[in-house]
Amino acid sequence: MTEQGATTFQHEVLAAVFTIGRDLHGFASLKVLLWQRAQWPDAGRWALPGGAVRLDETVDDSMSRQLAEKVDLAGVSHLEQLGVFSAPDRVPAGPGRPARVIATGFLGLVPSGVTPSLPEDTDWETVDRLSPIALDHGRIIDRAHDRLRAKVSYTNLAFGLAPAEFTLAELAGIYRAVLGHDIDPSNLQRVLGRRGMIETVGRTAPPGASGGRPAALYRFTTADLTVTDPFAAFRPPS
Amino acid sequence: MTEQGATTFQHEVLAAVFTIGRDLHGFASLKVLLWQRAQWPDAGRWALPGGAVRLDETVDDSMSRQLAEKVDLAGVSHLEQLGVFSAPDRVPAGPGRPARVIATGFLGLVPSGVTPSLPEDTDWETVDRLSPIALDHGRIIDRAHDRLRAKVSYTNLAFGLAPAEFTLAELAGIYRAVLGHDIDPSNLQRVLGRRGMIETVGRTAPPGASGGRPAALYRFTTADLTVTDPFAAFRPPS
DNA sequence: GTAGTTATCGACCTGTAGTCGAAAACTACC
DNA sequence: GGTAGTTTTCGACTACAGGTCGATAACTAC
Repeated sequence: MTEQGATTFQHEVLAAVFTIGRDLHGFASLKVLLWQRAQWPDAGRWALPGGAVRLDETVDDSMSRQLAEKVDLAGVSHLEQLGVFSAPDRVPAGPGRPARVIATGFLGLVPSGVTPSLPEDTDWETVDRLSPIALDHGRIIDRAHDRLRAKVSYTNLAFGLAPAEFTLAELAGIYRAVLGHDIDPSNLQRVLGRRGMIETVGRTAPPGASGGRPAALYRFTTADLTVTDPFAAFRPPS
Repeated sequence: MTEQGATTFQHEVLAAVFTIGRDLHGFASLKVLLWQRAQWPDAGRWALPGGAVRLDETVDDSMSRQLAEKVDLAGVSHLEQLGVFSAPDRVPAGPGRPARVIATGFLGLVPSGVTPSLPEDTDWETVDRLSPIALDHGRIIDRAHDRLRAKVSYTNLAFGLAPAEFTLAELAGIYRAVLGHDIDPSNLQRVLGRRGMIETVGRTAPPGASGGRPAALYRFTTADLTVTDPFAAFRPPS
């Protein structure tokens, strides 16, 4: 247990921030916030927002601070750590660059409809069809997408992607965009309703152009993103 | 996006390694690997094994390397990242110590029965009754325990705590030690059996001193810890 | 052989979720 | 106003996973 000399690392934070946008056909589609690198390495490629951690802040505080430079922070409804990415060669050494940078990856969510103004180099890109991603940021996006898929099905994390009020069809579209397969709105209502996650507002959405019965508006019951996981197996005896 | 001067941090890894031991009454009990600090700060308190990350290794490699100094690494059946602990004051600055140390916390598992020889200052301590823990290591233990409890109920992670062959009563004891409440061995068999997680060996354990039918021996089917999560809701349509 | 002990299996019940079709509530057109 | 078309909503039905409990099996000790 001899005290080492000061082997130190630069530490950066990187967030894969998702939101729900529209694809060419108007269907809900999962998007991720990216900016286009201007400098070496990987100039021209899409990269995740983030940056170096300062001396007086936690990695979580740092992530919030750096995201605020890209999007309105009030629009970010959820932010959680994903893991540490620390391959020695994940960022190539170069002039004015430290030899090693350790990164803490985050998963972020922005509700559908909250499309804040973005800087010039920044945009929402469709997750399904991403051009090559800078450095190891593609790995972080994949891990974030995996985490999102998993949690959406057993927590109320979809709250982070849904607008304040929504119809069941809209919510089913969000689930479809995240999970990659169709969701029956009828089943969604019963499942989330019984879990106590959603409740009706009492009003209906304006009817669509193609007619049809106007849809009731719903909201999520919990304002905060307290994760309520209803694992079935091995509960305490009653 | 101006390139900062080199703000760097020491980075350490810390593992909460659990195993199954026996309590005073012979019941299965969850233990965590700790060593007693000799120096400031928090001299005399129990602390998690770990240490500084070197320049040429990932945090995961570093964790494995540092654990090998405490226990036989072959005995560690599972090791996964928990999260980053980065409060600016989590490690007090002092003579010969950097002002800030960022830590990556890990959850580790050692199977019951594999009790390798330990260094003088190191021992397995009962998780339920821990004396005050050094620095923020108590937080890491709590987070690791939470993660373990959650994953044990919807994955095959108990494999990491169980011996190669076991009876259902033994396995139920492991689950009870982890979850903190009784588990019906009968139900455990049906649930894990249907999930394809366990299978019978074909032999029986030697009967106990107090008589009774000899118990069949089981093993986990998957040698590796591939996590198979059978979340029920929102599956793809068939 | 009989009592005591432990393990195993099956029956039964409950709760959750997928599927599907009927009814409700609207628009558009004649 | 009536009819066809569209979309939502609700309920019935089914399948399946898991908790509970009692009966039976397989042993030891006397």
